[in-house]
Amino acid sequence: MYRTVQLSLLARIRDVLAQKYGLSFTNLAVEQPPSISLGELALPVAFELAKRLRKAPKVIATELAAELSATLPEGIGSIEVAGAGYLNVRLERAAIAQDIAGDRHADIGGKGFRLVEHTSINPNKAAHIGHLRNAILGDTFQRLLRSDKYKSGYEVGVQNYIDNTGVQVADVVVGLTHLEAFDLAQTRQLLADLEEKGERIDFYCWNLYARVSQWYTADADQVGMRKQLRLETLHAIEHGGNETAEIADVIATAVLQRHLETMARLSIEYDFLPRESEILHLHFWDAARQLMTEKGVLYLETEGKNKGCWVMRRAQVNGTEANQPSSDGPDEDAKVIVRSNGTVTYVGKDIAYHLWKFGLLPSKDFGYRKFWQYPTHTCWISTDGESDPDHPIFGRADAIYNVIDSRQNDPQTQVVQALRGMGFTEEADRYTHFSYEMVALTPRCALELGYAVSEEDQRRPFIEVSGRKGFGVKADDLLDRLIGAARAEVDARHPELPDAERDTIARQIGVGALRYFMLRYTRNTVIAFDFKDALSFEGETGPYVQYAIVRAANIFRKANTTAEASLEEFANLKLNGLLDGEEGSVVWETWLLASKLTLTIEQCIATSEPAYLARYAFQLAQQFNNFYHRHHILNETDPAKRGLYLATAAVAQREMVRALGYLGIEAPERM
RNA sequence: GCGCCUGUAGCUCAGCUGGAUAGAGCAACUGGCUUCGAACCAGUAGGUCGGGAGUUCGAAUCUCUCCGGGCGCACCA
Repeated sequence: MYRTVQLSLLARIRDVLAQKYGLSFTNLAVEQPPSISLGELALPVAFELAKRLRKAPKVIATELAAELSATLPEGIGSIEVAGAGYLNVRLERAAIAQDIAGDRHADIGGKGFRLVEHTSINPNKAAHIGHLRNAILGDTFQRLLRSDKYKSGYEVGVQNYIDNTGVQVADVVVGLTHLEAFDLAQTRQLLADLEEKGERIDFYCWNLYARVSQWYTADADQVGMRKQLRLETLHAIEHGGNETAEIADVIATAVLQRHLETMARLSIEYDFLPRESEILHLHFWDAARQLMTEKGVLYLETEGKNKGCWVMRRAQVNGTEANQPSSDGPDEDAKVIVRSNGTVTYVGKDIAYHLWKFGLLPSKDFGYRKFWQYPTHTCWISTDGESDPDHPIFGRADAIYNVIDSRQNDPQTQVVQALRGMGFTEEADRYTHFSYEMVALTPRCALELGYAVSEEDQRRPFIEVSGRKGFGVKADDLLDRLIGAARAEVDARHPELPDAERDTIARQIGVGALRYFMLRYTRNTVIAFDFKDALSFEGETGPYVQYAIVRAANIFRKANTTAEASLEEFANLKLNGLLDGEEGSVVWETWLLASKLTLTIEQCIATSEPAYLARYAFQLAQQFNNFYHRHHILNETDPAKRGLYLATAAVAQREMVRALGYLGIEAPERM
């Protein structure tokens, strides 16, 4: 509702500015005064105008206030001049409260298909906390975009790209075939044995991957041979149609299934899993290469260090004519796309894949088959075999978001530059590298886990996790610890509840703590992971918000009513100034904050920053807790006050539940 | 060497397109449970926003410069 008021106020201001001064602004600032006693909205527009009109801000503000006050937009009580020239706006609190109670709010959404790619873990080891940050960011953002009961939203597809033919998978295959001397049948047996023992293949691979990585360089005489073996294994996997490739497929698929299970514990689901094997076998690159050559961004280098390679010119950062061939000598800064041996680089394959995402390779598409069934929808996977005719369409995105960590800034930029160079400027503009910083471990955390930490590393603020060293915290282990800690707390507080219910509550709290922890930091902050912080259920955490919701629920239960009924009664309530003055302001501030969900979601989408919503949920819970302690609802004897307070709890609860919902966090019944 | 990110309270972080007195959480201290459940609330203390210069009516926010940290810069993926 706050956004609705903002928009109508801005429209009115624009009219006045155009009529009175003949001025038009594209961006007009609206803010909130430092104290609610000054009003609900503030416009610093008079400062902006002072220079252009050669008048003092206060004079302009006075003129504008007079003009605006003649016909005030609906819901606005008064506009006055304050400070050095602010226009402060006071709302008609009772009227706006009725709008909020009636759940009137601005809509969010638009046309076009938006493709969100996240998770994309190499299917050769267990997911760790860094992958969790990626998946939680991507999943939350996807929820903000998607259409639902609250907003029109956008049409959204969620992809999880699977690099099933890369070196990381090859490493694990080398481990199986050479360290363990397994063939395909024995690999299958391994999976069956692990299953029998209730052990996880991704955990097994976590250790094997670390072992192989050490093994390559363990013996100085053997390094060359072992590296050669690794390369041959990679090529066999890429090529396909041999036993090595089949072992890779068996392992990668089993690990992928484990990843989907892990993410499902966190309510993270996918629509489509495009795999690199299909990008190779269906020859996406050939079509991309033809297009790039036609558009003139790809050319054969004939001299210099890149002689014999097909290269792409790098655009100058601020150069106006980036793609003009220089007259003297080869462009040594050009990016190699096709090696002199004819194979394609990573960036080349990525360009092809992104051309497909935007529907720019009309002759190419994946085959699709069903892979995984969620309660409400199917997750599809790519295939080079027969395609299921019922498959949805993914490769026609109007806008894309790639949740990829900031270490891949350069290659991501190169893909965008390739699109731009080919003249696909609209696509390039709608390509968002949803970049985020890594999750590292504090030295203390590393020591606690039993890793050897060098003197030098102990002095650093954080240590990067490393799959090759097997150094990190596995996603499932962390989640198990969180749920275990929550379970102990629930057991102590609710011994009367049945086991299954306590399990559910503990899971909701554990997941809430984890998702909130990953979302509370803005994207380009490195998270230095520590169990002490992550396992906290107090202060700025998910459980804090959940607890506030439970409190509200307890009130309705004890009052023998519901939130919905309280809001219906509120519609006929005479407030008589109960929201005004010193006493009413705490209550009113709760309403005002509760009305800002749409505004917050808009900000999150515009800036690709889910952390704002996490912060909002916390602030609202904090505001509600403050209200809760000041006004004892059940003891309130004045019927008007009681009605107002019940409605306040209802509105706060409704918006907290919604905000948590977008964060992928459930609200328990009790906790 | 080049590029991107970053430096705000003892610690961990917010601070929206420059706007009124720089805010949270944790830690510390003081108070509040015969309770709408304290996974909470109220209060105290704690900051020359890395240093300097500039633009502006106004700068934590924009520009320049210096200092300190992080991450990238392969015919790897």
